[in-house]
Amino acid sequence: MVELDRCEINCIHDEAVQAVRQALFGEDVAASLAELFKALGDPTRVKILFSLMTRELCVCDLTAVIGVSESAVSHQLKILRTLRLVKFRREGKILYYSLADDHIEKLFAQGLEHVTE
Amino acid sequence: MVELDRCEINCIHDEAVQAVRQALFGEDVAASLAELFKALGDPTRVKILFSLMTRELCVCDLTAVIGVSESAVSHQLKILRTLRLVKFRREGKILYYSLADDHIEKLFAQGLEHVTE
DNA sequence: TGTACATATGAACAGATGTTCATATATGAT
DNA sequence: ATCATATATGAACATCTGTTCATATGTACA
Repeated sequence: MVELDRCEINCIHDEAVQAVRQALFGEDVAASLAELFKALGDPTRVKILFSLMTRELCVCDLTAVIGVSESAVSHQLKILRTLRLVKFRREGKILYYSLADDHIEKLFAQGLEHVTE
Repeated sequence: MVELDRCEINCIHDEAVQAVRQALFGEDVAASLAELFKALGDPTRVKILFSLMTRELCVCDLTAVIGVSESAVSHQLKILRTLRLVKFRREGKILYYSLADDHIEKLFAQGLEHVTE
């Protein structure tokens, strides 16, 4: 019962606040969503993911395509892996990365719509 | 003509790299996309946007729903405004915020699919 | 004009983030 | 075993980010 302690009487629309509060997903879901979007919120990772939309690539290829150090790519790949945004298969010494599922492509498509309008 | 200066001969898949490089969108688009996703990549902003999916709300309502200071909400709203993710209308002293367009709902839907699977 | 209220904004500060550098691990070849 | 290569990882560091606190702006009303 943590009620309003600001804007005591005037500004708050009680019913609205109650309704929205109930509809609002939990703290954990909000955190997960934010974590996902945050992972997409970096130019290097955007480029990695977009590159992988074309085809699977090894770390070395990604380095060449994107133009950052191999270490930086590797660090970012770890983040993307942790969030199940990319997966990889091993072939000898080489690791081939690819998108984990097709959500990312849809997210990018939506994002591009917003950005390029 | 900045060619490969690492993994000289062995690892790079030249054709792949060339192809992906051509397909890759420009630096500016990558930056814009990252900026958009970064804006969605914070719990407070996620909650603000999700709240506004239900209905338009004033700053004071948002403060009550989300449970952070009015100043914090206001700062975050500025970021969302700058990226044209939310808009507002004034009614006397009160500002009613709402989602700028329906891209955000689609992005959230996609994001939730990934998170809750 | 002055007061009250809703919201915005700037500065400051703690904590998070991305890169670099050095080093470690894993695989294949000699 | 030793070595070279492809990738991963930890530490360090500079930069960025979100909140708080204090203050400013804008609107309504007396």
